Amino acid sequence: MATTESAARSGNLSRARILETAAEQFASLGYRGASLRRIAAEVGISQPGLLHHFGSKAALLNAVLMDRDWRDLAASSIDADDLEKLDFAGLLDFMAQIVERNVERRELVQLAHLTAAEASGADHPAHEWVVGRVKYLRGLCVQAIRRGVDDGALRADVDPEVTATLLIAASEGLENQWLLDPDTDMVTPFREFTDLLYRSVAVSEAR
Amino acid sequence: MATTESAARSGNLSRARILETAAEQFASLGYRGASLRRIAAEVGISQPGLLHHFGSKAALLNAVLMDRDWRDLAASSIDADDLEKLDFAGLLDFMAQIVERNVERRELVQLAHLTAAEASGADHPAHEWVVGRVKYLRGLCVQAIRRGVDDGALRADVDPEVTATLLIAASEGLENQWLLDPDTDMVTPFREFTDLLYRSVAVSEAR
DNA sequence: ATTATCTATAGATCTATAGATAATGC
DNA sequence: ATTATCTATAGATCTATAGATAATGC
Repeated sequence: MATTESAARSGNLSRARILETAAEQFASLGYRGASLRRIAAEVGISQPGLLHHFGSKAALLNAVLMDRDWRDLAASSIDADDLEKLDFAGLLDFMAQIVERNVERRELVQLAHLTAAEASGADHPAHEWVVGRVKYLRGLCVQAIRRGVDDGALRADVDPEVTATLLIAASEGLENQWLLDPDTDMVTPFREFTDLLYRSVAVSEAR
Repeated sequence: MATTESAARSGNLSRARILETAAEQFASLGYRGASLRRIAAEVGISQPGLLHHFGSKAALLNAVLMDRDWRDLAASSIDADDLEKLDFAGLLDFMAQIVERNVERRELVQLAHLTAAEASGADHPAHEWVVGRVKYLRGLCVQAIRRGVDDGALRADVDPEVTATLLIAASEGLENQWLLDPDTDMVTPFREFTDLLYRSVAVSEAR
């Protein structure tokens, strides 16, 4: 990008402010409920001015989602390569970390859940994102569990697919309830769950 | 309702067709994304014709939700009074029944989840419905678990709130994944979960 | 030449209301 | 009198495009 200096700077500033405001609006109203006009107004530019930076409403949503992914990754204490190599206890810790971190990230969680609910149909602009996201997480879980079974660290009759589905379900279902009632404690139940799961699935004694 | 005969009949027919079509539209597009015009067109009446039966879009959504609740209750094999008296094993069976039945009710589940995600803010017309629904379910769970603890059927260190939250989380989280990928098996993981939970929480041997 | 803006506007929508028309049953 | 409809329409929106203007840096 061989762009000019302060025009570019101003552009990046606008982009950042647009992404922030759009994230808020998409999180609370959804893709279909949010309006480019309102977002632009809140940022303080005209609506065509907004579209200069992001070519369409769909492109803006995808930019917001990618921006949030990026931040999410940056906030994680484990880097992406190591995620592929977690053992079962490490996976449970990783998931618990996400849940704990999400307590401070209501908007992000609301955005993810509302987008997921909205985008289950193939026509929604974030369908790919939503499906790809859960597939990735599921892959991580299945891999780690399968490795555990092969290792002999986990019981031989454990079904990696079933256990992965359940693990993801617990974390997302807790978020569901917490989104509806911010007083819901999701950390304690999740810890309870991972302990339960670990005890029932690991071959030897407590970790 | 001292209404006239066949005008009423035709009215009820329209009402039923509107509720059906509206349920489809709200389920796939959400409250904000759905349009009265489109719903009316699909039913084959004019949009003001639709508003003659339901005074506003918000009223229509609430009518749809109540209609679905009604059908849901009618499909349950347990009646409402008995729900208040379930023991822990009965509660787990009841929840499992819901999950199993929901496999055949994609639209209903999608409607509930999208509405819940959309209506977490207090301004949404279905906010009350969504909050009331989860509170009711939560109440049932907490009650049954607390009774078990008091009975001595469940371990004394079981926290009814935490366990209830987790139980609801598992069922809703499984639905989340199944909505995104209809091939996801939610029944097996849920059974796995209830078994797990039962073993860890009950005082004596297997049920 | 590039970038960030703006105004104006096309072309579709939306919801809700006003007011008319037809049919039925008291 | 009641009910179910309709047409017409007010009054707001929406997204996206066309085309102008200003500023900066090659």
